Amino acid sequence: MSTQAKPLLQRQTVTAMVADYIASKIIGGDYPGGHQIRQEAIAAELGVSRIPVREALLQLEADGLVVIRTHRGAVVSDLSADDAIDLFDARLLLEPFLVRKAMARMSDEDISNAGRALKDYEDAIPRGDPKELSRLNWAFHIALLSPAMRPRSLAVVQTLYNSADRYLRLQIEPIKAQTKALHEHRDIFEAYRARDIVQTSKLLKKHVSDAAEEIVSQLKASESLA
Amino acid sequence: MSTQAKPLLQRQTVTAMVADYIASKIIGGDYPGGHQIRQEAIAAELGVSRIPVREALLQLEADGLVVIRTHRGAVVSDLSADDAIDLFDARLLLEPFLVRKAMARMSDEDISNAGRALKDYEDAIPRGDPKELSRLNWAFHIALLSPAMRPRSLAVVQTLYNSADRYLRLQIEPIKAQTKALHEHRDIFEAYRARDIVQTSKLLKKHVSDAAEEIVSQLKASESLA
DNA sequence: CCGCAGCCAGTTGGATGCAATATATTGGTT
DNA sequence: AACCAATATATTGCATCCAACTGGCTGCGG
Repeated sequence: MSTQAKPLLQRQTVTAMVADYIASKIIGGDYPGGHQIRQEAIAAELGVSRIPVREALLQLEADGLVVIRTHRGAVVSDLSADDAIDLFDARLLLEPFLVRKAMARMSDEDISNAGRALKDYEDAIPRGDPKELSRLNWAFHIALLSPAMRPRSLAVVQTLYNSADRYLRLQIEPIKAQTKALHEHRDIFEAYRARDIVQTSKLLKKHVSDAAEEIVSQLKASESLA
Repeated sequence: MSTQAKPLLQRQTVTAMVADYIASKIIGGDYPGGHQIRQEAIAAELGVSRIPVREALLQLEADGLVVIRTHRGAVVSDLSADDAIDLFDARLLLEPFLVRKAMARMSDEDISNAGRALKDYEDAIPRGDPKELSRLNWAFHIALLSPAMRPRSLAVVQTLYNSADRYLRLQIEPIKAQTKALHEHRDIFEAYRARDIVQTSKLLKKHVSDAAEEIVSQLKASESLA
């Protein structure tokens, strides 16, 4: 039972699998910021050679999850409060812009897609799995922005999100934050469905801005005791 | 990313050298959009193995210069007019924002750095080397934005620039465009030195916007005869 | 003449082994 | 004890080799 476990429809490359594996470890908090990633260790852990591990790390570096220095290996990137401000300011420019572009050309199907994403998020809250919630939370954002048909900008926003999101999981009162996010999401979707561009843009901006403040204050707190 | 060839005393990795090599080929137009990049060919050409070539291609994919599809290899990414609009709209949001942040905290040294970058660009115009001009043109932009101390956003802007810049070299009247860019640069620097934030932001926006229009109209023209 | 199964060449994906570099350790000197 | 040099070890970087996949070609059958 070495290979061929699920030969049907599971046609992924090893590099991609390793990338997903490491990414989930980082995003899930198993590898904290500053953690040294040993190629050999990961390779042995997954029963593969170091080559796909190296290539996976290169992809993760592009996503901002790790930093690679020559002959010194990969380290899980650590976010300073300044970095967080940097990332979120960029998102605050791009996301409202994209949602406006999206709403200018969205179809009824796009709206129902967003509604479904919102519902998936709602339904997942009682289950309380932080990884799942984070994923669905972001899926809602993507659903809002996708109709803009701006793949490049969307990829940038995705990268910005990936670089900061995992720090939200360190929150003191995650359940409270999730329900707050849910209410904000509902309001945003309400305006979105009503095709009220100005209101949607404004609410989305505030939503992102709130998340920014939360992360930044957290990071500042943890930095002050270092 | 754009380190020049300094074969002496240069102790960088083979992967980085290969990445620079391929990037310059793409940016210089030697590999046009859609061109298939054969790992073996590059490897033989540079006398290295395919491993550093593959790793270089992964980095270039992150920069948006190539697209890699599983088991099909790397292709030089081709820009549609829509893609160009996408990329430039994002730059139009980020660059004015960054220049404002930069001016809010820049020192006199930062101003003189920008002045030097502008002068380097001016001095290079008579030599007429398009690659050199493009590099110095962008160096001026970077000099303007660097004082913002926003490394993440700046990296994003850099990527956006890399993805579209090479199409500027296809212009019909490149010399004319370069002198136009020079005058715009001078005006921008004038406002920058005077610490007139509103004016600098406005001029920079127009500068980027003009470049966008030029590229987009070019691309649309070449698309219409396809 | 067209369509499809199955082989064939070319290319990429991955494993193993060796070389180069950074970090840790040891031993000597002040 | 503190500091520095030389060595030892661990880790990354790269080359070579093998396996897996893609796309085209051939030939049989409809």
